Amino acid sequence: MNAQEYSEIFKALSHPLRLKIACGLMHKGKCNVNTMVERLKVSQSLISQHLNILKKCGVIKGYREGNIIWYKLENELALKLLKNIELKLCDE
Amino acid sequence: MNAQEYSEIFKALSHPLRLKIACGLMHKGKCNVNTMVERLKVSQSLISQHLNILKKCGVIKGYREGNIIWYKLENELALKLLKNIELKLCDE
DNA sequence: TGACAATATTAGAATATTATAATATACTAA
DNA sequence: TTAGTATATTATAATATTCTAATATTGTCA
Repeated sequence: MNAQEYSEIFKALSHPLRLKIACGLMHKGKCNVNTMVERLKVSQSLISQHLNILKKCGVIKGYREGNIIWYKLENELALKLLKNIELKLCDE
Repeated sequence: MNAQEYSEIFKALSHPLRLKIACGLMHKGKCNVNTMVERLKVSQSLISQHLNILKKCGVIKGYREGNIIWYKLENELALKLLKNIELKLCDE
């Protein structure tokens, strides 16, 4: 892994909303889009776009279960980085 | 510390050059601008601008010693995050 | 003081990111 | 098949980031 690749993971987590999403996934294990919309109080489109950014760089993955897609954190480095973030962040 | 504040540290480290600078400082302890220019092979102005970004969000601090300014990593969170980055990164 | 070395600042063009609004797709159940 | 629910995509305007080139500042030493 080189500087470019490492920095992409940092960039993925460098937006407050994406940080909340990732941090939330770390603690809850999995979550669907609508629940994120409710908890984070932003539009569905915005959540979806930020999920896509996290997905493209391999930080999360989505698993469809019928009508719902469960997102999970699927990145070792991201997980290690997020462990340094205080819990309460996820409820803001 | 809230999501906004956390994400600023991630953003500071989300650029390949800044990641190399910060990672280098972690391992070497301190470094001056011209040495970074030589090792990272980018312009002095660019190094200076990126140092300023790292400085503004409290990741590094500069200590003047006569003509030279020594930069040091001065941020606990940044240090913890950088510990997850492989060493070789700093020599690229 | 003047020349030089080390670093910082500024301006500007190119590019990237972000949020909103509107629309599209995928699935389920009746 | 149709309606409804869950999620994704697209277009776009506003804003932010990045790099280059030029210039400015700060400190040292003769």
